[in-house]
Parts: sequence; structure tokens; C-alpha cells
Amino acid sequence: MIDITFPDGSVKQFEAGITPFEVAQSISPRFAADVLAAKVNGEEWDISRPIKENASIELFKWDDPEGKHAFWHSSAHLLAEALQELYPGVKFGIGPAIENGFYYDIDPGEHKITAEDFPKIEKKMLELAQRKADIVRADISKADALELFGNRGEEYKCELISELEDGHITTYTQGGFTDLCRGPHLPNTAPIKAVKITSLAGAYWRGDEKRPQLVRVYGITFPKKKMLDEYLTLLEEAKKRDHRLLGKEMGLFTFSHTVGAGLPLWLPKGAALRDRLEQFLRKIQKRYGYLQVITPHIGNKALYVTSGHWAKYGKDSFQPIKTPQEGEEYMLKPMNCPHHCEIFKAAPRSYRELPLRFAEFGTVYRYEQSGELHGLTRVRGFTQDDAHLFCAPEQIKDEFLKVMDIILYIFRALDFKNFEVQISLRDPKNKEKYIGSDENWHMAEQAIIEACEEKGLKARQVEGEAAFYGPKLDFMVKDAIGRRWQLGTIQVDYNLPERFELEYTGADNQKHRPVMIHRAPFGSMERFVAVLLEHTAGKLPLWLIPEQCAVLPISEKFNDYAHEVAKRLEAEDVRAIVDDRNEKIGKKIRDNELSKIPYMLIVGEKEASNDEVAVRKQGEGDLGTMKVADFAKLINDAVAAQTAQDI
RNA sequence: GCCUAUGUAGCUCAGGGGUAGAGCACUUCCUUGGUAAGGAAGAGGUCGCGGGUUCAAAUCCCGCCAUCGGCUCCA
Repeated sequence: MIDITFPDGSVKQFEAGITPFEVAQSISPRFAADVLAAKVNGEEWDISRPIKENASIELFKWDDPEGKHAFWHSSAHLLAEALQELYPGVKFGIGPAIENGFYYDIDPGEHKITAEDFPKIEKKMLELAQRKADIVRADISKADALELFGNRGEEYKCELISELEDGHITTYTQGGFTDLCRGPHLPNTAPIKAVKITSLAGAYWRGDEKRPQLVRVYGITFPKKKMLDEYLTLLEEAKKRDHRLLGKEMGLFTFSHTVGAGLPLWLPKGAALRDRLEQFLRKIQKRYGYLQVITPHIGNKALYVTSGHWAKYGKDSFQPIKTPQEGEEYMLKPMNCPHHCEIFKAAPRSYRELPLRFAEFGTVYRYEQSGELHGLTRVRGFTQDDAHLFCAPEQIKDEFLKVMDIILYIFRALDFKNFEVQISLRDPKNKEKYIGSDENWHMAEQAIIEACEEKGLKARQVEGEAAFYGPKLDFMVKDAIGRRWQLGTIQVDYNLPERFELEYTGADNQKHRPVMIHRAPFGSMERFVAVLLEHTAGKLPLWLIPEQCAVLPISEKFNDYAHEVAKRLEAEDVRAIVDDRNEKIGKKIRDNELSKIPYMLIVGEKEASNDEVAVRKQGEGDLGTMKVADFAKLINDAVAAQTAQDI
């Protein structure tokens, strides 16, 4: 007999060799039917795999990420099995579960797979699933594994096997398909009831652009047909929140082939929106002792040679412009930091001035690869809400905490709840990719980790994600369809002060080197607006939205009054438009509801004679009539409440 | 940069070797209305750009550009 410890701490005895599925059955057969995966002593475990010793156990259902993971991982195998049957001779790369579904990378050989083949693949997968084949785990020696996959010409699998440790290699087989795999998996394919192949893409083998490109087949599966339908509906809804669509509909920004790819043009409403965001941040930063500076859009190439950016990113920049006479080289600035370093150097600095915080809405230009461009989230010209804090080493943590306050304040004000915090560390195996001493790297990384702990922020630490000059703390937000984008960022930099030989005089009358912190709470105005649009589905908060209300005259007789109301509202800083089209009031209400304008002010005979407006709130309906001045106050109070800076 | 797909009116899209189509939006007229679509008429496009094949190309072929979804990259 063995002791099985449950997550709540209770212990039950079972025969050695019992499986997690059987443990679940001992609790309730209905529960067992829902269990998809397990962890035994913290190790991922198939629910059909026997437990031989005393162990702690966790059981996962569909609602647990671990449950979905096993479900989709087994689905990836099912996809591979289907592809193997449909396209004999395909070679397999890897096929993991992902956040929403799974994929399998394949080398199709002479076969050509297109989107038209999806229904065929789905049908085959369902047909295979309905055979309810057991998914069987087997230990295999490295030599046997190499032989097994080698005989099938599975060069990619052999490469993976050759890197594995003998004695820790397992395969999983269902039906006629055997895969190199660590598991865990479902006990059989029966629970897979709904299948959708979602897309096809090229993907480099092992993520290396110098290696062959495989075909990545994406799919998603569910235990119920209804769940798939719901998922597809959700996807459709998400597509409507795409900032590229909303930006067009709302008249915020556009692109022009003639101006160039990745170079956004901000339309009047978008520019005004962006300006409001800038003013909002400016006010906060003023409170925090930031000093606004302005620097040119270009800089001498030498500046970037000094900073190290030329060596690192010279090829990825718009190439230098040569002056006609002297042949000097200037670059469109790809970042603001070197300029700000020069501002620091413009005067002798004393420790009494520190921390010195230079802020600038600085527009930068980067030659992003063409395939990378994406709406406003990845562009070639963008404006960072940048600032560089020059401080003494012992001030780092405090400055860091203050920046975190600003970022968290902004996220709160704009109702960003689902952000993730990531500490990006150096890849310890690839130190040559970074510049700066080991000691400085260690100090900076520790400062970030401690600052997060102090703020009680749950941060994910990721090695290899640091900038080449220092570690960073990033605030990531997902877009409408689940892609992660970095917004706010705080980066410690010991490197630039060194390269620019920045110094200040300390209390000891000696020269000291400051530390620099780069930070941008929005990240970039472009990306922030994009993510904001997707999060709000275009229903921006009242203080930001381009048009706060529309005045709707009941008939053309009241157009004059409507325009007068709008004018009076504008005078009170309320943004109003007039819908004086020759349409019935029902039509105007419908159109303005759909355009998500927060308030409609309906004016007819009654209102015109009483100096009133009939207020209708978007999505909520008629609020009754009020004086024009009272409505202006209502809007302005709401705006004041939304932008109150009670930090 | 790489792989796949797409590009027709302001928007959403249909069509397809031989007068360029619809709905919505827009303009004008009728209507003058009270909380989610009143009616009529009109205007609007070298079918992404450049080559080629053809008597004839928006349609077929090639190249380029842009865009979608990924990969790689992201100071």
C-alpha cells in the first residue's frame, strides 16, 4: 500500500501501482470522467500512468490550464497521426500545446498543404479520435529511439533525441503513430470531440532563421462541439476589437503607401486623443520631478557609435544621411537616450541635483523588418513617452519604485487589469551578446527583483530577454486576439553612463559615475493607443474619447438650437458634434448608438424653449432632460474624476 | 528578411478574357419627425503598381508594392 496525499493535505491509502484516474474514481466516477491530467510529486503525469510509491497528487480538469494542456498536446499528436495518414512521408518537427490550442511543425516533403485541406484534416482527426485509441507511454533507450526514428527518416526527431539524456526518453503511441514525447497525455483520444484547424504558417526549425523552414499547422480542439462554436464566436467578436479596424472607423489614424509602410499618420481626432494622453502623463511626471526636454530627430552617427547602438543595430536602422558638403553622417534617431546623455553632460553635475529626470515625447525611427509591421503596435516611426533618470547607485531602487508607481497609476486610471509583469534578465549562457560587467549586471538585476518584491508584484523572470545594455522590467498586455505586447518598461543601464563618461561630483568632492534608468510608462504612444482601443473595444473613457456627445435635433427646425448647444458645450470644454442630417430621430439615435458616442442630446421644441437637452447615455437609454450647463458639469465632473491624480 | 493568403467605390464584399456590380456611407429632393433603419433620384472605380500573353486583360502569366496570419527580430 502507498500513501497518496491530496492538495488539501488529506492522505488516503491505495495499492501501489494505482493510476491517478483510479484515484479520481475513488473520489467520484463523475469527477474521474472529467480528469484530464495529473501531477505526481509535482511532476506532470498521465492519468493512466501507475504510481508506485508514496506521493502527493494533483488532478486537473478542463478548467485547469494543465488539463487543457494535456488535451491539446494529445490533440497535436492526433493531428500528426492524421497528417501521417493523409500525407505519407511527411516528417515531423515538434508539436506542443499552446495558449489556445496546439500546433505541429512538419516538413511536408513533396506534399502541398493549403487551407482548402483543413476540412479534410479535421475530418480525419475526428475519425481517428472516434477510434478511441489508447495513448500508450513507453520508455525507450536512446539507441532504440535513434533507430526507430532514423528508420523512418525522421531527421528532426533524431536531432532532438541526440540531445536527450539516455534513460529519460519516452515515446507515446496511439493507433499507428508514435511520437517522441515527454507527455503527459490523455489516456486515449476519445474525449476529443470537436476539431478546428485554424491556420498554416511557416516556422523556422528550432526558431532559427538559418535553419530550414517547416510548415506549422495550428489547430484547436474541444471536448464538446458547443465549446468550439463558442470559441469561434469569441474570435469573431475579438476581431471587431482590432485597433486597426477601430482606428479606421473612429477616424484616428491611417497609413499611406506613398508615405511609407509602418509610418502612421495621425488624423485630427487621433492626434487630439494622443495629445490628451500626453498631457495626462506630463502632469503626473511634473509631480514626480521630471524635467521636459526637447531634442532633434536626427543625431550624428558618432553619437550612436559612442552609445554602442551603431555596432548593435546599425543594420536595422534607417541608414545615415550624408551632409552635402562635408559628408558628415546623421541618423534618424532610433532612440532618445544618447541625446539625453548629452544634456546631462551639458553642465557639471553635483550629487545635489540627483536624481535628474529628463523626459521627452521623443519620436524615433527604426527600420523594422517588413514582415514585422503591424498596425500601430509595430511601426517604423513612433513616439516614446521616454525619460532618462540619472541617479546615484544607491538611488536606483527608490527611483525604480517611483516609476513603478507611475506605471501602476496609469494602468489603474485606464482600467488595465490584465497586465503581466516580466523581469527580463541576461541569458547567462550567451554573455557576449551583452555589454557591461558581470558585477553591474548582477547589481541591476537584483535591484529590479527587489523592487518587484517590495511592490508585491508577481513578476515572471525570463532569461535572455534583457536589452543588450541592461536588464529590464516590462509590463505586458494582451491584444484582442491574445498576442502579448510590451507597454511600460523600466530599464537599468550602467553602460551608457560609462560610454558617455557621465559624471557628477559627490559629497566627498570626488567624481562619480551616475546610473541611468530608461523608462516609458506607455511604451510608445502608438502601441499604447492600439492596446487601449482593443481593451475598450473603442469605448474609450470619457476624458479621452474624441467626441463626448452628439446633439440630435428632432427636426431641421431645431438645427440652430442644436448648434448653439454644441457651441456652448465646446466653450465649457465638452467635445460635441451635431447630427443635423435630414433623418428621423430614430435613425440618428441608431447611428450614434452604433458609433459608441457616450451621450446623445436630443433637442426639439420642448428643450429649445426651456434651454434644456434630453440626455441619452450610450447603451443605457434616456436619462431625462437637464439644463445645458448642468450637462456640461456632468461631463466635466466625470472627466475630473477619471483623471484625478490622487497618487 | 522568410513561409502562406489577400488586394475591385469611403467601408463591407460579389463578379470575372469582350458596357464595372450590391449593401452601407455620401449629395440633392420629398418628408419635419420625440428615443435603434421614412422615400426617391444622383454622384462615386484606369479593379494595388509595372511588365508579358492575347484581336481584346480587372480577369491568365511574371515581377514589384502593400496588407492579413505566423516565424525570426524588437535598442
